[in-house]
Amino acid sequence: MNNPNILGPLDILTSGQKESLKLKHLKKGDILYREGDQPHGLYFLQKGLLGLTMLSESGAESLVRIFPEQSFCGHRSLIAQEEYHASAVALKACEILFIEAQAANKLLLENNELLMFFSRCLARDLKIAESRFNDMIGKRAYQRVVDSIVFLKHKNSQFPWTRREIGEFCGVKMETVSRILSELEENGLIKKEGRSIKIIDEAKLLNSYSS
Amino acid sequence: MNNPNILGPLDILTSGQKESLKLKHLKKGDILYREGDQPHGLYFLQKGLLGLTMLSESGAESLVRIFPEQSFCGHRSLIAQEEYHASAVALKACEILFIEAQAANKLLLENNELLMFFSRCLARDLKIAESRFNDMIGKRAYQRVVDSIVFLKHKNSQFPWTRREIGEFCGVKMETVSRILSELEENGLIKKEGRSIKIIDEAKLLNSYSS
DNA sequence: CGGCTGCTTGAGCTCTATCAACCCCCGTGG
DNA sequence: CCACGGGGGTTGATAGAGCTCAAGCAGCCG
Repeated sequence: MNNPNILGPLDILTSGQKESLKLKHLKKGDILYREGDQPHGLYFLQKGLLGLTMLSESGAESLVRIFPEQSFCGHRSLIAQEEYHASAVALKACEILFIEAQAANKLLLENNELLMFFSRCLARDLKIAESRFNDMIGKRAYQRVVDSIVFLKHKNSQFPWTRREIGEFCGVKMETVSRILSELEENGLIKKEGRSIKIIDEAKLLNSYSS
Repeated sequence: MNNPNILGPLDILTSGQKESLKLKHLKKGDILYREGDQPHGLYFLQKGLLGLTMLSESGAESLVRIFPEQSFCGHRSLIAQEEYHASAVALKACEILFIEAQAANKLLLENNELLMFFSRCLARDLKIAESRFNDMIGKRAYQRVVDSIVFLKHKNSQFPWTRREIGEFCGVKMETVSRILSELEENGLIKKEGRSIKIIDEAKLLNSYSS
């Protein structure tokens, strides 16, 4: 859930006209919406994992936000009345509930509690985004990679995050992520098991950067 | 105004109990609120210029958001019910209207139109923050500096932005900003007048990066 | 088992930070 | 009005973090 303070925003949304609700299935790699599209409506991720990706001029892809299971998606564009500024991609197979834009807007305008729920999501995501920007300036690749593997593990502890995804999330090239992971393993802070990463001691890992 | 779509959010806020309204004056460099503080309430900047700054672990300061004249400030923390994640500093003398937290919250909960106004601000700022993060990954210092001088000029065309501020805004050290500005002047894209920067041709400037 | 995609590691290079010295505005006080 | 002090700005030299290019390896799926 995006926010535990308010119970049942999904209930409020789904209690309306059932004809405006649709169930969607995505395979890994499928695109839910594309950067530049007009907002479709509101999505609720029941099962799976979504990533919000942006392409930069130089062709580098970045992973700007992660949507874990049981969270909403697509609300920023809907509320801002702007086109999507990034694309939503299924990082694994997804099961998604869809509420069409007009119906969603109607509910947001009618139900203040519901709107407050989404406002709070936006406000918290804004803090995260600005903090991540600040980290890009103030932290070296080592610390950003460490922070990211912990953060991403918390978003979905089972998901086998790739080096590329970790890099796209914290602004570091895949090769550099790989080097840093090797260094972390040498120092006994993580364990590579096949391609996946096991964190030995989270607190120790987070405080491991010396220089 | 943060958003032109809805007329008079300030009117709605100020039409209530007058005793919850206060006028504040800040000198250049004064701090309106500090990173870590609990939200005070809602601020409206009538005159002046505010910057939202964050300190990183390494001691580097970054300028994460700019509040131009006639915009609101402090709403993110209030709505998120979180402490301030950054400090608001007066970049020049300011005249600020203050609405105490409890009164502001009451109005937000009662007036859906008002809440929608702030939601929209948050949604748009989230786009900006995430785009800026993406730019940190995909763009070189040259392009970020160019984008920033244009962006900052649009926020306040009269304000004499310093090299340091430009750097803190786009994640580049002051000396590097200075070097890039010299290069831009050599190529006839800007003109330095005393310490201030005059943009000769904005479109040409924005498209000047070759490599 | 073969192939593909993801991962690893090396060598070299480039961008930008860092350190340092100096200069130039601009506001202040005599 | 001028002198002066200090903060902002400029420019150079140097170093190093992380990118790029490249080659080879290892999981994992069909």
